[in-house]
Amino acid sequence: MGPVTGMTPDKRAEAPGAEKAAGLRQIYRMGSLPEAADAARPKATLVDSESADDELTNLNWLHESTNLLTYFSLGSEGLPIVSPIYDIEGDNVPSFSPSCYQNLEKKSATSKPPYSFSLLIYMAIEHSPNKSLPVKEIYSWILERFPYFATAPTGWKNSVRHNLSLNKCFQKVERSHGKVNGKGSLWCVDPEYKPNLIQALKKQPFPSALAFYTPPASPTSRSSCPHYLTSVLKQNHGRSFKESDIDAATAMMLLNTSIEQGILDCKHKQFYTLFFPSLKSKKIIAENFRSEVCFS
DNA sequence: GTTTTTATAAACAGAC
DNA sequence: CGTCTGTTTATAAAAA
Repeated sequence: MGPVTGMTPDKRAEAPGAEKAAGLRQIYRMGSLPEAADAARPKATLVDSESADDELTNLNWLHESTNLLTYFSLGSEGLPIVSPIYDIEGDNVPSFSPSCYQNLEKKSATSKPPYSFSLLIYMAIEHSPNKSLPVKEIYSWILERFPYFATAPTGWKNSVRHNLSLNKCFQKVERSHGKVNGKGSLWCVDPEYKPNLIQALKKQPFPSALAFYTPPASPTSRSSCPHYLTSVLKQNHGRSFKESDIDAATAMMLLNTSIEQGILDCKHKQFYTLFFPSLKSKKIIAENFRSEVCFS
């Protein structure tokens, strides 16, 4: 068939001149959700009454701060409680310095966020008091936290709506009582799919790879590294690693990669105690690190 | 390589 | 009327 690219212009096209976004595309890998393939399943429409959050999973994260990393102090479900990272070694070094915040914010302003639309929507909804939001407020939450979208091609709102409609993770909740305010419905997270979303969030390369890292509850569960780290290792070495495989040099490589990518600045202690709690060469790393890292 | 997922664009209908 | 919301189809690219 012929090229389909010259289609009739939509009278109210939402994305004028959006085609040049290609160069900006996929600066980051998008997160993937294990959502099912058949989007055809009719989605249940709940009735209003914020019942939708009986869930034990009152994620008390995403506070009011505009800092990216503060999104990731989580409440229950075994996720990190204090913000944002445990100080395992007992000193009070914060996990991320102000310069790190700036770094991430700057990144978020110019680059596409490393989250899929599903995850952005999920974060927005979870952040809301009633765990439900109208689409307009989903827009504004995303916009506020990820200034990238302020200058992004306008089609992203279309993508948000598209995702809400198609993605089984999200459910429409009719707002009952007349026009409380605004039009349209509220959107919430289908509790059935919430674990999937949380898992997808944990798989994000960064910074949530750090922030959502769940310290192993039992010694037996600490056998593997978080996803981001294993993928970095695999890319650099062409094979999989276990924590026990990681020597000081490898750990240094990981550290440096993380710093280059802006997910860590100088808080090496948090890094290796979080990810490699049983690593024997901590001290070697610490010394190497001190001599190499400069603060910005 | 194939399949699945995600992003993007667009047409369109209905509500406001 | 125009704008916003929501659904749907199509296509391409990325990821698995």
